[in-house]
Amino acid sequence: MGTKKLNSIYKKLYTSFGPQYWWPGDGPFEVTAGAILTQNTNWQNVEKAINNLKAARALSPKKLHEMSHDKLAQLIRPAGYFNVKARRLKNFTNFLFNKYGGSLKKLFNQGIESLRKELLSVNGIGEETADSIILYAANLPIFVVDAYTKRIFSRHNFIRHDADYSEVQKFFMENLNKDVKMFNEFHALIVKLGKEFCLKSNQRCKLCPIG
DNA sequence: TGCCAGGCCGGGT
DNA sequence: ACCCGGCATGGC
Repeated sequence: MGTKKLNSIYKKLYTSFGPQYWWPGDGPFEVTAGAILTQNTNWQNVEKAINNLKAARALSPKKLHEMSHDKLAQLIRPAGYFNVKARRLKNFTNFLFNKYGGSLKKLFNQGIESLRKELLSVNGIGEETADSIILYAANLPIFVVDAYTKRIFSRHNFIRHDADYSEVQKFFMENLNKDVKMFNEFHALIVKLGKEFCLKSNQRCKLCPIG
């Protein structure tokens, strides 16, 4: 299932929807925090949480690191799972200060494989979150797979219905150039497609640009 | 009104 | 190695 086909799907999506301007966040730390906050959660709710953090001037590794769990949990409340996510954000900042002096730049200054392993070692950062941070915060070429990606591309028989994360990711990365900008848009366009057309409940989409 | 959203972990089989 | 319950708000 080829490279050309996948490229053509990307082009169709881009032509239909245009650039998506992801990640809708300002700077690498906001993107990283957003990646954790958006786990199984609508972006609209995440924005409220991020705005709360901004209003409290708390959106930095140091500030989050120093803030109490309860205070942080209250600020991010609109994003849902606020206790879980407060813990996860703190797990990340603890990790960042313990191993990288609190510097995202230092964290990101290593090979992708190694960076991915480091991120996955943080409790609360799984594959999708790690890859989102790598692509959208570190600007390194890795393909982000989410629920939409699996459902859309298995429905169209590009991948098996029970394909796991790494299998899906491999499918994309083996058939596309490792281009950060394109990976960025492609994933965002898949999410857009999922929201707009496909997969409201479990019906096949009719207007889907993939065809 | 109920269902879902850009997951992940921990415990049980 | 999977499977499942838990985590929680806001929008439609």
